[in-house]
Amino acid sequence: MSLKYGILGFLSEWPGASGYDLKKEFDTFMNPFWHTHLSQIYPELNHLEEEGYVHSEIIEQTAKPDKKIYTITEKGKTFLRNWLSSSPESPKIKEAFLMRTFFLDNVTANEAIFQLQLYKKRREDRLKAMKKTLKERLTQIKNENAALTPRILMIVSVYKKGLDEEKRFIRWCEDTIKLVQHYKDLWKKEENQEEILISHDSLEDAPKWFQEIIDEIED
Amino acid sequence: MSLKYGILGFLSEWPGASGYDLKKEFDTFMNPFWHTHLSQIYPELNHLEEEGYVHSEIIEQTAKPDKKIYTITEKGKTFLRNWLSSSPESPKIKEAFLMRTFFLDNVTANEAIFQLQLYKKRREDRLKAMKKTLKERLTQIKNENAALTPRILMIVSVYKKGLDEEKRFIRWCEDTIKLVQHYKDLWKKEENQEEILISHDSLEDAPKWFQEIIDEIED
DNA sequence: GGTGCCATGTAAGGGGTTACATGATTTT
DNA sequence: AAAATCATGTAACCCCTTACATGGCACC
Repeated sequence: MSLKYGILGFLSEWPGASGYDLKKEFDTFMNPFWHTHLSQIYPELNHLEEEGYVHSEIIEQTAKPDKKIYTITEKGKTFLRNWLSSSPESPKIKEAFLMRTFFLDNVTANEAIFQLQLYKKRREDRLKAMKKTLKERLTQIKNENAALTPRILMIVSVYKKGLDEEKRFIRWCEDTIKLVQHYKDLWKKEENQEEILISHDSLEDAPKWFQEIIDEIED
Repeated sequence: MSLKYGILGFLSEWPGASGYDLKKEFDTFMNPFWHTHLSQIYPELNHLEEEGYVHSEIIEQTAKPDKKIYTITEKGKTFLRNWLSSSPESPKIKEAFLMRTFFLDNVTANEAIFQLQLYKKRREDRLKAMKKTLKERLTQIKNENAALTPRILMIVSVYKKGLDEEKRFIRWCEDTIKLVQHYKDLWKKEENQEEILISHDSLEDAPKWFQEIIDEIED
């Protein structure tokens, strides 16, 4: 479970954040690579306090509900660093779009294309939001202190990966749409349909990337 | 929840698979984009049968435990197609490597580099396994029937994405290692250290991709 | 007058992981 | 002799999501 480390990570750079503040960070800044809910954050903060990794303080506010702000302790910092230095497990991937695509031969070619366009749209939305968040945050950081820090390096590096991934996903959708369009007739199960063989010569007019993968199995 | 659709998807192309068979498919063929456990598959199959989406048959075996094989029903096929045609939700990403990297400013530069090398190694292992699985599966498909089908298009497309993602991840690790190496001194908190400003001119010798992102915030 | 923001939580239920249980055969 | 494969499950636990609960203030 990584949520607790995410919370400790944020508190390591922002002492005095509330659960509500953290949720906003998860929804914006950390959105490209992690997500969670308030109903998970509040119990987790209580748990972290029980363990002595954070300590809290209640801030009374007028015209707003009171809030509980958290600060990371030395014990918490050590706990976070130990996690960051521990052996990482191999990623456990669950990519719903890819699983769907994997079985898109079960619907018509037109429906498959329509779905791929929807996947593309979702990713475009993500890319746009990511660009906006990064620009806002970097501008803010620069205005506060224009010196380069390890923190900034890590932020830019991770966002570089996130932005790149969305761009790649969009391009993959486009490529796959083209592929389905090109081989649309394969979805029609007609009797007197000519078969296309899986061979270098038969796939001359297929997209290049498709040819390359097929070529790999021919020795 | 997508597991049930994954199971139905496999059964749509492989009638007569057991829970144990399905697990092997999840561990190999579907590994690049989904994973699960036997203790989740067995109850799910029972549940799918209760709903009438699959039906089972017990096969008695000698020298091996008896097995229960499943076939998808018409109702199950419709259920799968409806899911494939439904509006996809925006992806809920949880990328542990990226979350770790995001907070790697909390450990030393050397430790950060060491971690990034581990992430890279994990991804190289995945890439290798993926290549092997794809080659084996395509060769097998080709030997059974060398005609191109929508199923093959979808398999190749999804694997193209998976392979690409691993390659990209490996390159991103390399790029980030170089970045940390280049700015190693920033991790040392010395008093008389010269500050590097976040500006186009100060980052002349930074990696190009890093410059490009920083340039975006300068108007 | 309704929606949204601020702020903290509980409760219920579903999803997912690890451990436990069994036991014969095959491979190392 | 030990480990892996085949094969199906249950149980306990943790993680995660959705819904419920409360209530004042600001904005449209």
